[in-house]
Amino acid sequence: MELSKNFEPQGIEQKWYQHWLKQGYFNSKPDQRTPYTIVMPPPNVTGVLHMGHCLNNTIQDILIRRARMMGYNACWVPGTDHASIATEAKVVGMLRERGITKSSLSRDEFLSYAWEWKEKYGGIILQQLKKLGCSLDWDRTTFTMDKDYYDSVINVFVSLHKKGLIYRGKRMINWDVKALTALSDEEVIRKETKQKLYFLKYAIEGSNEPIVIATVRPETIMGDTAICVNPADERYKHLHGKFAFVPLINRRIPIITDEYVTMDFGTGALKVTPAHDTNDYALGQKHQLEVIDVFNDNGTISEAAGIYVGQDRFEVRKKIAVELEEKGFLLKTEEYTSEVGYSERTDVVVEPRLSLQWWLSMEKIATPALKAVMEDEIQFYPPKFRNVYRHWMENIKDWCISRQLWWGHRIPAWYNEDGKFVVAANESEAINLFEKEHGISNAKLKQDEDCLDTWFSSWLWPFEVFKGFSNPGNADVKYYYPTNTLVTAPEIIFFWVARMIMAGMEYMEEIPFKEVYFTGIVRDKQGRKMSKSLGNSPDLLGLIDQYGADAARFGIMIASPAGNDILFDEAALEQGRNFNNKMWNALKLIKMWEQRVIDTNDNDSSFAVEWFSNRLKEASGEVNNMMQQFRLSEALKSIYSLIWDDFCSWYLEWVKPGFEQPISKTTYLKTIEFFSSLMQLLHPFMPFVTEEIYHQLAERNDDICIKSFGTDFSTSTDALQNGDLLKQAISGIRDVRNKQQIKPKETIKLFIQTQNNAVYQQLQVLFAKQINADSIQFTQENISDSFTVVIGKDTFYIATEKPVDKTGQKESLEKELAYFQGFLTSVEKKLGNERFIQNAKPDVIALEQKKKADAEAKIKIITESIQALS
RNA sequence: GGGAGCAUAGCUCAGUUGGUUUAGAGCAUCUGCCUUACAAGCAGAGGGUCCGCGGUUCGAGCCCGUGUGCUCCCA
Repeated sequence: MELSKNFEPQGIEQKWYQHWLKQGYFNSKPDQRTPYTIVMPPPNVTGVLHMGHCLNNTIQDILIRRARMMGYNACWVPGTDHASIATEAKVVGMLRERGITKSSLSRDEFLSYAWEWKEKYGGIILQQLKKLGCSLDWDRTTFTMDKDYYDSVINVFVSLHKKGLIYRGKRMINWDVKALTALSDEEVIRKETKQKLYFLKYAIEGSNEPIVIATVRPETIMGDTAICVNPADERYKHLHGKFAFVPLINRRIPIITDEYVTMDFGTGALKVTPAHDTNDYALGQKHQLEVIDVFNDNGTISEAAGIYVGQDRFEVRKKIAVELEEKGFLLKTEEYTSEVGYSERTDVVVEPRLSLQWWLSMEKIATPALKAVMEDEIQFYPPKFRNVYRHWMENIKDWCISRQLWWGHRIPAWYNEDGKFVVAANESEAINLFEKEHGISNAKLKQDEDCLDTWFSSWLWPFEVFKGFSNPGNADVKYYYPTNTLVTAPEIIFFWVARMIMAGMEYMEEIPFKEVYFTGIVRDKQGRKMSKSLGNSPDLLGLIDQYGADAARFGIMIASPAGNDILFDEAALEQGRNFNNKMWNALKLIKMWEQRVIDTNDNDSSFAVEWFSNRLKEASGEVNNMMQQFRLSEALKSIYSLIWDDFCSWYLEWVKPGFEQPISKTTYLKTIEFFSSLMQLLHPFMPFVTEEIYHQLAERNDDICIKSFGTDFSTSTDALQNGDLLKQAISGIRDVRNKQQIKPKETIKLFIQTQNNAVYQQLQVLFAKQINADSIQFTQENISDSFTVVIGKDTFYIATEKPVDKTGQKESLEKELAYFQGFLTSVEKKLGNERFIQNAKPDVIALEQKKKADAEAKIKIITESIQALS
């Protein structure tokens, strides 16, 4: 069959992915082999594939494919997350488009819409991962709201409650006034925001002199229950114990003192609003202040405020400022920039709010999880994230786990009409428990309306995908848990990574994974985060169509060291596509030889075969080391250069027969073997093109996808050194040809002056071909009227028909001479330093002496060449 | 305000207990080639005050201090 001009990925990708699935290569069952397990960070069920997923999943696929080829029982588990807030928001939006409001629906009606939506759009992302070539065990696909998984989440809640770690409490939480739910601290994004600082005058009881406070939130003054100053502040000492009046509503509030107040911020006097600020709340508790909540759920002003009731908080901020000014309470305003919290999901300003929520006490379960990372039971790559992790774990706060949503795991708390409650997995258990705990039989109970935080289900992921909680001790969880490597973004180190470690230690009594590889964030060429609003996220599936999945994988991997952000540039995909073509063309070249193989000895190529065989083993060993250290990007670069430079540019050119000339069987078979090994080495990174070439190279009964790697990395130093020498000599002579503008077709005569005849003799034919020499001779003399080039300790004289341009020759040799003289000086300076001789290690001194000898020899040779020229 | 990290070629990055050269790679640039696998290619070349200053050391891109600029996390 005629091969196409360039590699055409589309049909080929489809073909091989189907073949791999059909062969069941990605399916894993426990057996006698060692397992290598990765659980995929479950994307949002309604998500679509973006660059972050592409990076993340390409890395996982590389690791899992490589493990599979190293003889492990590789298992990569896919799945999706129900993503309560994000999905509920999408469903609410979809309903709104159809003219239905959430509030007009019952819980069950809403949930049936949500499930309908999930069935229709859920899991699109998993189909997209197939395009990328991900070798996932699809039979194990899990959803965080599958029946067993759902029950496990509920049972974990019940169990933690029994252990006394889950409690209900009124606390300051982050309130999302749009989604109408509490948020955990991690779901709040802080952004620098330009605001105004308002200086307000509060009248003081029995005085004409007002006290001035500074605030960015004048709309909360109706909730003020004190003014606080620093006890050491001389300006306010006369006011201690006095009272002030809140402007507009004229409420009488005490002036208290606390060291918490910073004297040099604003006026040094702080209005205290316990209902609407976390720090004020703490201050209020300490000084037993009244708490007046002046906001409704949706961010409008409540009855308790007395004025502006029902109007939006930001509208009121503008209006009240005007009113305050008109009535003489506003002294001045200043520009002020500070960080304001926004909801991760709805992007509205988060309102600190006092609310009755469910909490998980973290301190006890965090301790073993911290230890596991600090004692390197779990390794982080790159290790800098250990510090981040430790800092968070040592200052951990209780986790607010309830969300005012319907889509998710419903909190298994049951209340009677008096507000008494029990926590139980289902209603009948709850009724029994109610009798036991509250002495009320056959109680009429109502279940809590709220759901659990999404992360309260995904923290069970590494074991519950193997049903480690719902079916404890089953064969799968015993075999696959703990998993090996978690690949994820540093952004969710607290949300997810830390909590999985806690859940693993608590319920499996074992770490959930041995290593965590943190990827970077994919940014655009200018370093900006990819976002919908900037419109700078490329269409990944479009790119795959255009360049092929292998090229996309190459492009995203070639410049992405662990933990560093990657700047995405489409040019990298072009490079990947070009690489495909390069390999494809090498294949075409070799296929051309197929009809010309003859059974003879070919001494001319044996040098090349020997060299490349060693080079391949050397590079495989290097790649092996880099992979062990998760240096994936560097490993890919090494393989790229091994294939493009060493194999294509050097090896193939060395063994390539002349036009329509035959090739020896040994060389031909060796070349196929080398190419196959290269494809194998590259396969985890670029699975499709490598499988295709592997099968094009020869009739096969196997697939590269599951072919075991060789483990022999031993090399012959001589073969490698001779290869390098030859490469340098060829490059050096080509350089002279280039500079002297000797036409490619023009032949030269080469004279070699060397102590090392034997090496050059064995590769004479090959050498001559590479530099287009019609003769190679050995000499002990200078050859006049020739161009000279010095490689190592050998001198090459290049004779042509052309007159020799001695000045250019001389100049370049003198430049080289100057370099080595400078170098020699620096080495001699070092060796002449007594303290160096005294202090340096003997092998360092020996090395310096060798450098000196080498430089001197080189200088001698170059000097002779220069003399020969004049 | 507290903490972590980064600064090396035009760009993106390597540089592994301080000594393997007067610092490397890919991309980009420049020069010459339509050479019988590949012009999406081949053969070459140029390009750096390793952010500034100070220190430790026989020796610093690497260690310490300090300044500048940037990024991230937490309050």
